[in-house]
Amino acid sequence: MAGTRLDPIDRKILAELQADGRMTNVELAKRVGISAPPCLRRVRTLEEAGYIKGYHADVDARELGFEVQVFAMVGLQSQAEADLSAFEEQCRNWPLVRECHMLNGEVDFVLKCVAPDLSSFQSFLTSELLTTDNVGSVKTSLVIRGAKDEPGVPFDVLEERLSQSD
Amino acid sequence: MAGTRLDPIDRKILAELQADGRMTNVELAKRVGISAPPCLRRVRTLEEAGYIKGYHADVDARELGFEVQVFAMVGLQSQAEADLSAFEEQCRNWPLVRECHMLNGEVDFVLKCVAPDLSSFQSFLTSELLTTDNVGSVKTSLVIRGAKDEPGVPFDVLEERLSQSD
DNA sequence: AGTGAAAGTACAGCTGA
DNA sequence: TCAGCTGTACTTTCACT
Repeated sequence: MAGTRLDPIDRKILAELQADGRMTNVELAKRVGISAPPCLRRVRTLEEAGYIKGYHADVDARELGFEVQVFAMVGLQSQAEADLSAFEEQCRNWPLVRECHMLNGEVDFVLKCVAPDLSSFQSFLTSELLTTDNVGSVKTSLVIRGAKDEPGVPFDVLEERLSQSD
Repeated sequence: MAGTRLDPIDRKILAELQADGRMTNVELAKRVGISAPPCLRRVRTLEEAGYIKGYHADVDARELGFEVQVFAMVGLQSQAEADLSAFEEQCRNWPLVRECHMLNGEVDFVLKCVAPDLSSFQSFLTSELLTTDNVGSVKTSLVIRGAKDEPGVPFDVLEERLSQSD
């Protein structure tokens, strides 16, 4: 099972840094119950092993003038691998598209988009997304309000599972 | 317009910290072109003003044993405000639900969920989500693969808009 | 600029295969 | 015995006034 290579201290480090990524190393060390140098070594190891992919400030999109958030469900005409990849590459080049996930089921992709206002999203939709080769159907849904937006994974669920598999 | 109270240096700070939230203050100061002390003051101000809501390590869910990511589209039977709020509160209490957004259109909510494997998601779906009061329809879509997953907002779009509104 | 704290390094001791 | 991890001591760099 994945995650087995990590001991409880490593998992605690990840949980703490997920909750506060700018915590100092000494504070982190205190919380996980070891001294600072080995704690720092563990963090570096976790970074190099890819368990930590990066650190990001969580900025307030609305305050910065991105008032609109939209989910777009996209269906393609051809689902050949080359066409799927081409669409994914296109998404990476659209700054308003923040996330793009390929799905099973009726729809091929879900896109999470941000935009300064409705009209700028509409112009993205009509003159970019809908005019892209191979794009069949697009259904968009405005986010009325956000109810929950937690980053990463629930470490308490992970600990629960690991303690059961003893 | 929102974002106007920030000068170009503030926006640069936000962009840099969004890209690397664990950067030291001196490195940040160097990149935005001012000396360290005023840079730190700006960061504190941005934090207190809510432009920066937090800092998070971006952990690899798969490596940690969360192999499955699912989008769930949820329709409620009653859309009265009290019922909407009750469902949102329920979502906050489900650790597998990482995001919950209220949408316009046919569907009331989109949920982004993670789970260790398909069977644990199924048991969440059937014994938690589907048995919740007032939940009408639920359509789930497995994420086959992720194509893009960028945090936050596109600062280049913001700069473009601001330079046009001169 | 200056002080106090944290990051990072070197080395020695402990622990378990 | 040896590998791996830990903690102490020390230097450099950073945070903060």
